[in-house]
Amino acid sequence: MIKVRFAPSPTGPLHIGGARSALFNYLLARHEDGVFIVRSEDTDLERSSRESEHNILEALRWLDIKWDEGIEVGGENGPYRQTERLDLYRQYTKKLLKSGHAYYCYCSEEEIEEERQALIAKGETPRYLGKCRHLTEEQKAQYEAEGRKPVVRFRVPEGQQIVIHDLVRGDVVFDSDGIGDYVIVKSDGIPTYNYAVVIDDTSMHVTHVVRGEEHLSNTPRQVLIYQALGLQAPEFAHISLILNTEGHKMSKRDGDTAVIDYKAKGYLPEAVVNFIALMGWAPSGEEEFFTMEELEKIFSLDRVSKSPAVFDLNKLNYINAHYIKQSSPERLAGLALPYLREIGVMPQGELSEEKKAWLMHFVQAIVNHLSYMAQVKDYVQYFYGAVAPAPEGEALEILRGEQVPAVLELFKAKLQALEEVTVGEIKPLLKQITKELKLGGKLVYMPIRIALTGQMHGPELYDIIPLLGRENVFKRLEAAGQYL
RNA sequence: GGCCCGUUGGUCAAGCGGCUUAAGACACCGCCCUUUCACGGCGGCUACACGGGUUCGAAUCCCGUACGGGUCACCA
Repeated sequence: MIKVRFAPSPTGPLHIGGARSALFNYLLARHEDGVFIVRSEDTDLERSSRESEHNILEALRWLDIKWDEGIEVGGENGPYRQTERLDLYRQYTKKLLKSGHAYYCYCSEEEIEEERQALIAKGETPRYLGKCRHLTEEQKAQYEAEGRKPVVRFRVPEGQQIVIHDLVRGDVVFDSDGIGDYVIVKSDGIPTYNYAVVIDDTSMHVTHVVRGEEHLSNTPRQVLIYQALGLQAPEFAHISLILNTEGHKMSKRDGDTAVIDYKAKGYLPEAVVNFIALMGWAPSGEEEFFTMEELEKIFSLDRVSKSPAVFDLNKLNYINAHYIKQSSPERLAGLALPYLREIGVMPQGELSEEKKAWLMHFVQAIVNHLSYMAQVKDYVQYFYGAVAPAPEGEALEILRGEQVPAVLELFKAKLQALEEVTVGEIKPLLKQITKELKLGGKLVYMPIRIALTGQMHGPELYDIIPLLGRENVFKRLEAAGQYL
């Protein structure tokens, strides 16, 4: 049975790239009927926080990525936070030290930096050359007396080829001579990533490590530790990076990179999942809309792409718009509500039946215009309030047409006579005007539209009128009088 | 700089030696639908980075070059 994991470092929100790693792991586990673990790699004490961890977990839940084992849900291989597994790492460190695969290093930052610069100057790979490999007990005692706190370094074997059988890239070969002895335990006793990840994956019985390509160069370091410990390394699959429009790895400077940013703008979780699934993975057929259940059925690593993908907001918008159109009016109303409250169009607390009805009609009137839900804020001006934006340019010209006063008069009179202002009543009413005045549709509809909204484009007039309500329509018509 | 990975249209991508005068989608452009815009429908534009091989035959295999990216931390 396969076992995979997503192991974020809780130093910030869940980013798109991380979400994709989580998704691919989740899908692989579901597809293979395996187990998906989520654990927290919080060994960076400075930058890690419980708040970030919580936010990441919330983002995963929002996306409907569920884990079988791990943080908050428990399991037999816990705890699932690295800072709570320090004893375990210590045991392995003892073994490594004893077998000579690791050693204490007392070098100062300055000494290491000096070595680094010297190697760069010679055109070689900067790395630690093993100065402290053969310290005598006396030398160690000397350093200790100076108050130096040692780190533990892994002794990298010389002249060894390390072959990674990567499930998406094929065999990737590294030479151990390009890797210096690296730190596995920091001077404060906390293990580094490259070390802790090995101990965790092995003790949690992880069979497949699916992660971002930025980890590919780290993999030989990890494989070396598996070897030193006499352990079987898991299978690896390094998925390509997600790039920004400039072709660089997406970073905070590129605007919205966190999953939560998209939630805040009113993107639907199933759209985000569908979109990120299509970045770096392709289905075999031509269908491109997939529910999570469908993805679970068809996902496989052999259709994962080797080359990086550029994040395309247009495509996300397109996919999101698709899911918005598929959503029930009730759901859309619920999604729109927070944005309307934000701008004071809807009250806090329970809504009256009248408001609920208005809301439902509102979202249905604009559903085809939305790429993401926050855009409802741009549309309220059409349907709400006594004041319309002032007409400009061509719109103003049209409003000054000679037939306009008569059209607006008749419209007003007919609206006045109406018992109830509904879509069903407005449609024939408008048609009636063109007949009675013997005017082409455009000469009737356009001036009314501009008088009511100030603009030449927008949602259907027969939605605008009932949503505005008779009173607001009259007020807007009156205000429009000044432009005639 | 060393090491590693990658390179099909503006973007995501199919293709895994002949079925390819290279799918599909987004974007863009045009037409239709619509008494506006949008939605929807139809059509169009645009690509195998370059140079050598291998082969009867290469987008597909090999080598080199160029370009892009990743990594070389007591960050993950």
